[in-house]
Amino acid sequence: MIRATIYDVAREAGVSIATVSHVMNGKGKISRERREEILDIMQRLNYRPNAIASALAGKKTYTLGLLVPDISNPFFAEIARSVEDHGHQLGYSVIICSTDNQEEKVKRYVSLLRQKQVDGVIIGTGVSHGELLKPFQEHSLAIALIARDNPALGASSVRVHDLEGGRLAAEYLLRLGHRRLAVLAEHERVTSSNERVRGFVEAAASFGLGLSPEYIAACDHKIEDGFRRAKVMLELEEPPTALFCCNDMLAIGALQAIRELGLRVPEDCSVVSFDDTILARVTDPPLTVIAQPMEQMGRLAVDLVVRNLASQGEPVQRIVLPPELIIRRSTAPPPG
Amino acid sequence: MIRATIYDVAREAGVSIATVSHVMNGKGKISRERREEILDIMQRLNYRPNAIASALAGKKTYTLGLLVPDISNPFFAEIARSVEDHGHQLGYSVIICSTDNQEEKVKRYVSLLRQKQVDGVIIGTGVSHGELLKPFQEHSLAIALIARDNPALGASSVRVHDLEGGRLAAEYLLRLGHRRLAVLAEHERVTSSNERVRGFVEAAASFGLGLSPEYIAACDHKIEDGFRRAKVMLELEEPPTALFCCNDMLAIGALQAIRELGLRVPEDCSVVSFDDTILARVTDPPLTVIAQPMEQMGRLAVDLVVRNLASQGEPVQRIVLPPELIIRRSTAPPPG
DNA sequence: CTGAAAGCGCTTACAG
DNA sequence: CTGAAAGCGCTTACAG
Repeated sequence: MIRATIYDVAREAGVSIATVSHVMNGKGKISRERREEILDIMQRLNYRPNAIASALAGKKTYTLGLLVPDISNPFFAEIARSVEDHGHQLGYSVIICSTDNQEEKVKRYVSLLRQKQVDGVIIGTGVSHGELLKPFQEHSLAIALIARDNPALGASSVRVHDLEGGRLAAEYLLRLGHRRLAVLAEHERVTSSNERVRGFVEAAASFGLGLSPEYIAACDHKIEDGFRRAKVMLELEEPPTALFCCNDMLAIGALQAIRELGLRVPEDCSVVSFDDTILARVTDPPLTVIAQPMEQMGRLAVDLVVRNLASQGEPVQRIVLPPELIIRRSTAPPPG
Repeated sequence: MIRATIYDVAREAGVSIATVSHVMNGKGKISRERREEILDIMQRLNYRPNAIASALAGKKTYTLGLLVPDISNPFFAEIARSVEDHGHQLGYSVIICSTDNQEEKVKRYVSLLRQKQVDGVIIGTGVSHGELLKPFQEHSLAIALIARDNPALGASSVRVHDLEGGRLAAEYLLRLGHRRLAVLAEHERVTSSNERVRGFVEAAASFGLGLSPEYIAACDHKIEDGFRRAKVMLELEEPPTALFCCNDMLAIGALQAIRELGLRVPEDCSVVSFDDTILARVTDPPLTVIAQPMEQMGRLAVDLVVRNLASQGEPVQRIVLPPELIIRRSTAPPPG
């Protein structure tokens, strides 16, 4: 069975395709009866306009690209769900692009998205140098960064206030009475992680507490790495009584390390995580965490590209959302 | 900056656009020098063929739809990653469609994918009646079911051997010495869950063990629901010494219930889960699980649609993969 | 080996 | 209020 086209509808209605197009797009003035008749016929023929043709003829593709490091990472999976939902609501579909933060893959996807003529791109993947995004900006494609920012890119962005998040974590732990703090950070080229650490260290400092370097470890984004680095710290002469972890994966590694050493969470060592993906709610104990508003971030990122796309002159907006401390059961006053 | 088109390349090379098209597609015989010259020019102009135009002119869109209940569910996020990777390798991009298993959303997405002229669709969402897929089949769109099957649909599929998985779980628990078994199932319209339960019950039966109905609970796909139902069972006169849970979410709920009652896993009660998403590895203790080969399933599903799409006459294939028992630390012999 | 031309299914000035 | 026509950027017989 071959699909009905605009020609079929026009023929059936005894009008020109221009008229059919007009009723579809609500353009021009069409007499009420004609419109309804045409609508009827479209229904009857089960007509659906070919989006490819209409894109080529000057309309948009109503497709967005979503670049993330890895869609199977719960953080980005949750972001993706929000982007998808909100995009869909506005009429856009989204193409997923997992880059593993590899420049090569980013390049391929960027080129692909350009060929597919997507209307906009939401970028959650690490982009070291702006070069990679050039192709988008050259063709004035709407872009928005999510969960990261880079003023040099001159792009709109939405992220959580990482510095503030780090600060919240430190202040909470200090308030509980902890004085021997440590942090599991991500790789030092991840700016969001750097900010979190900085916020944490600053808050400690303003409390008169310094963190010597061996209490700050740069980890890969892996449970095992969090495990290893946490273990090393806990075996120091003066082990920390609380660990601040820059994401849920690392926190899980930390949890496992603490347990492996025969210690209890939170009695012997507290853990504060960052993100609040589903992972933070399934561990034992569930993790006290600095939460990112993932749903909201996804929604706002979509708004940013779509608005940017509607009016080219839209000023660059850099939205920073407040993080939230969610106290669960991985934190308590220090032992003794 | 406006993008270069095939006309620009042709003009620059002093040839017709047909020739340029031919070198792009490796069609016809073009003299070696001409080809190279044209390739050079394309490079120089940073030319990228417009995929929209080429799709309209008779080629494919090289886009696949992926219908799942929820991309933020780790199981489907992992499937999606595999589908994306393998699709991308074959030149396809994938549009995510989270349906929440709601007929209304399925309909909308089906219509959308049709309009966007995707080449094929991979379906991991529950589809009660085949009606919803009609639009695809009528237009002989390639489809493949993933993690579910429905012979009535006449579509290719790839899934794990659920029955066998249930059996594996039961046999393992029986071998450990358990005799009081219980299961947390999904909603009874989920056929894969039904199969798992059936395999489990059959294996128990062939061991001379019957499971009375109060030891089988149908749950929603939620941690809280697993928690509630598990708790009820554990408070029965004769509480089970082992729980078989039809997915990782339910198993996590079970873990929490057991703990809440002051019991230990696995000393007082064993738990066997199903799926083996990342969740199974972050709980304490990590879950013994019947694993689905998600990576492989995603890859095969892509192969199925792409092959189906290459040659219309391709016979329907229903691939059933073996499940694997992965023993971690949530299981042990029964107490006493 | 290469090109002229028709066509894919729409949209959009423009004319009436 | 409605239609003829050009055009979007490609591909593909077909002719030479």
